[in-house]
Amino acid sequence: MYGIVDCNSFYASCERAFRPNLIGKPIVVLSNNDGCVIARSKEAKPYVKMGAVAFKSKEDFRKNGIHVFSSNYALYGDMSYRVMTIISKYVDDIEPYSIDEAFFKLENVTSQEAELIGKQIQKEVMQQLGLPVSVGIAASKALAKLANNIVKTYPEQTKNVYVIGTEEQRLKALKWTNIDNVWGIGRKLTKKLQEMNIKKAYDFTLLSDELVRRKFSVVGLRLKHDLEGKPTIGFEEVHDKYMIATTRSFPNVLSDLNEIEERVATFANSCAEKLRKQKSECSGAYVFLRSNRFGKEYMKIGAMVHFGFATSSSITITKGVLEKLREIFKEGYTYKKAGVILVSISPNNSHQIRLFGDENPKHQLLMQAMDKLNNKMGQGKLKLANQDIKKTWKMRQEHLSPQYTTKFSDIITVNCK
DNA sequence: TCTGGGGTCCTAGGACCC
DNA sequence: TCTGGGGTCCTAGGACCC
Repeated sequence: MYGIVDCNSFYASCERAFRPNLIGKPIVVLSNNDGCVIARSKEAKPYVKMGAVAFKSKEDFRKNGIHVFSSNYALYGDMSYRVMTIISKYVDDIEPYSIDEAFFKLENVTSQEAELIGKQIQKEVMQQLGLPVSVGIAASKALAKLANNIVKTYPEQTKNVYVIGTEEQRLKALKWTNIDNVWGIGRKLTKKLQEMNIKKAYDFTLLSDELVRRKFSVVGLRLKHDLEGKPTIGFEEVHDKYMIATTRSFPNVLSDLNEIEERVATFANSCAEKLRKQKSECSGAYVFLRSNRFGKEYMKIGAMVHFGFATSSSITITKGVLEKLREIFKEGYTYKKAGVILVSISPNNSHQIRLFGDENPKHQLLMQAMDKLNNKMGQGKLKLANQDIKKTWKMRQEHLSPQYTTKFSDIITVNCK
């Protein structure tokens, strides 16, 4: 059987885990730069929409006594790791799917046994980490997601765990689920399906394979089979990333090439660090600039860089990306966002040697030394000179909580009287 | 003043090979 | 007048997920 564990209002729950005085209170967590709402506790949902723009919602927050947090990825990442570790103890295989979700596999179990395992996971995550989770279990991943939706809708009745164990339960669940709530059916497909008078997940499974294949490609067909209880959407091995990106909006717009170069150099360097961390190399990168998405004249420019060989050197990557940036840069515009995306990624242990012009082998040693120092002394201690060493760019983070679990100076103090 | 970031998979079409 | 068949690789764009 396949299952999925999904943390409820994950970011908000992480904040609350260390602030028990906020139990039962409405909480929202904001995106980078305190831009918009990206997580809401159950109590906040009636008052704040997902994606609400923070600066326009200040009054709503105040009126409804909502506690606001800037996003604290150090905390969420560490809590996520702890959740995954607990799940791994109970299951035969685990596939972390996102920061707050993981699929798992159970071999040779009855639905009763599966339900019991689900309950144990739920209980231990709550006990150890103070995070509420919902568990859905069924014969396929798409059905497990469906079971998970049922839990989220009826947390009391299901006691946070639901198993679709019988054919009867499967049909009931499919008839209950609106088509737009099916995993893999987004806005566009919902519209297309509704025009075909498909309203429930069940209706979708009644279509013929040929029709689904023709109109929705193999992706749709796989989904259909999964919903029929024939597991078709595979269990993914954990693999290296095929794409690594660092992209940011600027707190204010920039128009000066020098300033933008500094930002882009920093993004390229950050990408290269992530690349080395997963022991990979890349042979290309994409660099882009965008004006304000909400402005009058929205414009974006971008281009691909080819390094000519696979590399993980911050120096090579940054240099290539900056050269391309200067090529495509257009004077006279104001830019709001920039980014670097590494592509053509391959493992560094299968490095293809070039007949002509491979990278200077000294780079590798230099990068190793740089990573080692930064790991020990703190991120960004050692930088490339094209990154600004005086000015430290700061995101707007007016409501940031401490790094309770990853920073010695932020560990909470408990007073025992 | 202020509007997020990071991923995956698939398809179509062009350029090229023999 | 007529113009084959079987491939690969790459890119751009679209859809989806969290």
